[in-house]
Amino acid sequence: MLSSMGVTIYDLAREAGVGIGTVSRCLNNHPHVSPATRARVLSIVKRLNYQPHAGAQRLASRRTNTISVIIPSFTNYFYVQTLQGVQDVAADIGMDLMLYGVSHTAQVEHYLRRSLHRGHVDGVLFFSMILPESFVARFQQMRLPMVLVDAYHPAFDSIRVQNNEGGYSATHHLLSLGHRDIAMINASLDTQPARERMDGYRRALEGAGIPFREDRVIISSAGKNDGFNRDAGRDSMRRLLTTTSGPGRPTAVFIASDVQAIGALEGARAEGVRIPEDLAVVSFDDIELAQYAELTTMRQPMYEIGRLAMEKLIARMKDADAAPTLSSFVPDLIVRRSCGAAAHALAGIPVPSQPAPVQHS
Amino acid sequence: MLSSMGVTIYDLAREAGVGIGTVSRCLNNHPHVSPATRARVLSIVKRLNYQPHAGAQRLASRRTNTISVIIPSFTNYFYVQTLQGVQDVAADIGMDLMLYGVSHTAQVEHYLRRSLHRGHVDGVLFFSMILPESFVARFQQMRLPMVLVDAYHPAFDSIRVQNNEGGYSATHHLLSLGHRDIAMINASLDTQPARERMDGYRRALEGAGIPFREDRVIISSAGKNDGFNRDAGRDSMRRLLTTTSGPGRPTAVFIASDVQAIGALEGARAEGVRIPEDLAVVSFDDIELAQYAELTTMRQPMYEIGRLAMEKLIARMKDADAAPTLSSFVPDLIVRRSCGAAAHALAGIPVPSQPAPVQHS
DNA sequence: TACCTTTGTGGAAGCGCTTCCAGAGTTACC
DNA sequence: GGTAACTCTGGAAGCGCTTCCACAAAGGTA
Repeated sequence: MLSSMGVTIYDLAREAGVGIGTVSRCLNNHPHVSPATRARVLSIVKRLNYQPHAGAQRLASRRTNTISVIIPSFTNYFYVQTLQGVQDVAADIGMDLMLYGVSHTAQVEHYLRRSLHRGHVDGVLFFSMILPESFVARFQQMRLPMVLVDAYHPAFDSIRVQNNEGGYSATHHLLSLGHRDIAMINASLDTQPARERMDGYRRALEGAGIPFREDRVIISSAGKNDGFNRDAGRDSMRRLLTTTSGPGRPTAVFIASDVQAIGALEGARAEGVRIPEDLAVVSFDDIELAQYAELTTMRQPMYEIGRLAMEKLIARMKDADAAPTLSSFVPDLIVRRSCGAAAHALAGIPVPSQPAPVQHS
Repeated sequence: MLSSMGVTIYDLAREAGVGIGTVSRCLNNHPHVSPATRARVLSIVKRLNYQPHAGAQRLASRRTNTISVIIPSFTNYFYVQTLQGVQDVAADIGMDLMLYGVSHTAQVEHYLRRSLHRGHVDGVLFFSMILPESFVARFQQMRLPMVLVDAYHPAFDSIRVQNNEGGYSATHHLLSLGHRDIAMINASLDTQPARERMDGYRRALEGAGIPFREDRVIISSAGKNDGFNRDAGRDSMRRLLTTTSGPGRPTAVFIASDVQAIGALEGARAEGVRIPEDLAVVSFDDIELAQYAELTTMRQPMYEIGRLAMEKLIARMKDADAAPTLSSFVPDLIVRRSCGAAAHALAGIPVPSQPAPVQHS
């Protein structure tokens, strides 16, 4: 019984008294094998506890049945949810996932290069980072399918979240609650989400005839994640509240992310400012904490994004020559306590309806 | 330049005017190649943009440089942190990770079987689930290294968290704050953590000369994760508070997990019971929310567990015949607001020191 | 000088599969 | 009876690497 260590199709063939071709056909469900032969071979497979050799299969069939996922350090809730969507689809179709978590930017190129090794993976999902231009040609040369998620390049299938629309909806929601002086707390404008969310904020204001004021945007890029963190949020809020007062103080804030908002709530509490009575807050992401902190926020359909990414990749693996597609998800407005809409509703003021999520390509 | 699609060592050899053996030696940094030859070959590697074929390497070298991670659905904060530790070590030594997230129990066997394919992976990390006995022999037969994390089997290296110690420390902390009537909110006793944490609770009580009372343990296994969820926590707390009152009501509770504690806080609020003034709370896990909710809790060093798991696996891959090891982590007590220790400290009552974390094998 | 060792090199022999081609046997139809 | 078509099977030829063995050249030692 210890024999199972290295059973090959040659052993199976000898044991069953057939050729290796026949064995292979049995194993791969090919037609043109008599039922009797197939049954005999399969019983021997079982008896000898045969395990195919993955490397040999890859070499001979030139398919790996594996895709690699290159993702920024995934302790972030966004990626965990997305990865779950990817994983579920992969499990359905029996694909393996190679996980590459990027902690240092230098690793990006390393993992991309590794994914390009022939016979390593059949496709790549690339998340939220800037694809180095030098790799564009390489992927095309190797004809290695790739889907960009939360990122964009015209040469590849891309999936994006409409941050701009999200920023617009968030701000519009505050406007429709009657606020006219709305500030924004943002992270580093070097990141695309920060820029786009601010553009939406600006567009909503201007659409309501309210001029965009640069001094109403507090930007902190301190700490990790380019300012998308709790401490930066707290500092920004304190800065906002210590530099304004009385009627010169905004009545609402749009905050670029939930983590910042969590910090901002602490900052507001420290300054004795009540949320939402004194200051209405809408943020972005709908991470797990947002529900607990009762944040009104823009929800990104993370799980669905993961599923779609995987589906796009599968489609691309089937047809390498189709034109690249661009899919967009529009974030949902999730109304909770922090925007004060509940209080409004009690006072008989109608709450604006949420825009329906749209997914177009 | 489109040539790079399928460059093999034969192409390199021809181009450089050397044999394939020499090329292979250059690529793998073997000795016995003259510096001149090596330089020439490597320059051609660069020029033709050669990429080794992973499948062929695996087949010929019988090493895959990959390990598989079989993990319960990882949206759980515990696994995310642990996986990060695993990932970081893997990146350091250039190993690839194959991620298998288990959503349905049927998938466990499938992923185990897949990992057993020859030439698929060099080792397996298996998390928090019961290893089917039928696989024990198979792994031994195939001599496939495996490390169990948050699980145990005498035949394999195992890494555990001392839930018993944790339950003891949590309860002991409450005792040292002067509480004599301490309840426990627990999840299904079918799970090992729930049993062990309760054993620690009991041991601490009895060590202090307080009899263990079964009616002081509220168990709810409703909902998902065997009762380790928010709703179960809320229900348990309400049950505790509605069945007791006045001096017959406990002054403190040890709750088996943070998620339950979050729900329990809501339940207490609904019953008008203040935490920690009316009821002190200590829970378990130190998930991200715990900090926000100011829970005093038992922290599991998740990242370190991940790192250690990977290191154990590497050691096992080097020496297959060493005796299986068992490593334990003792959870840390993290003191926050929910236990009332802060108030005690203000009142001049010394806060007990935290036990130092111990890691023994 | 004779002999051993070291260094550098070429290439055959695998690794264990898939796939293709050829051939044997069977059935079908004119 | 002859031809065509179809079913089933065996096994060679690759896939692209690593590793080993053989051998040549150069250096070292007595």
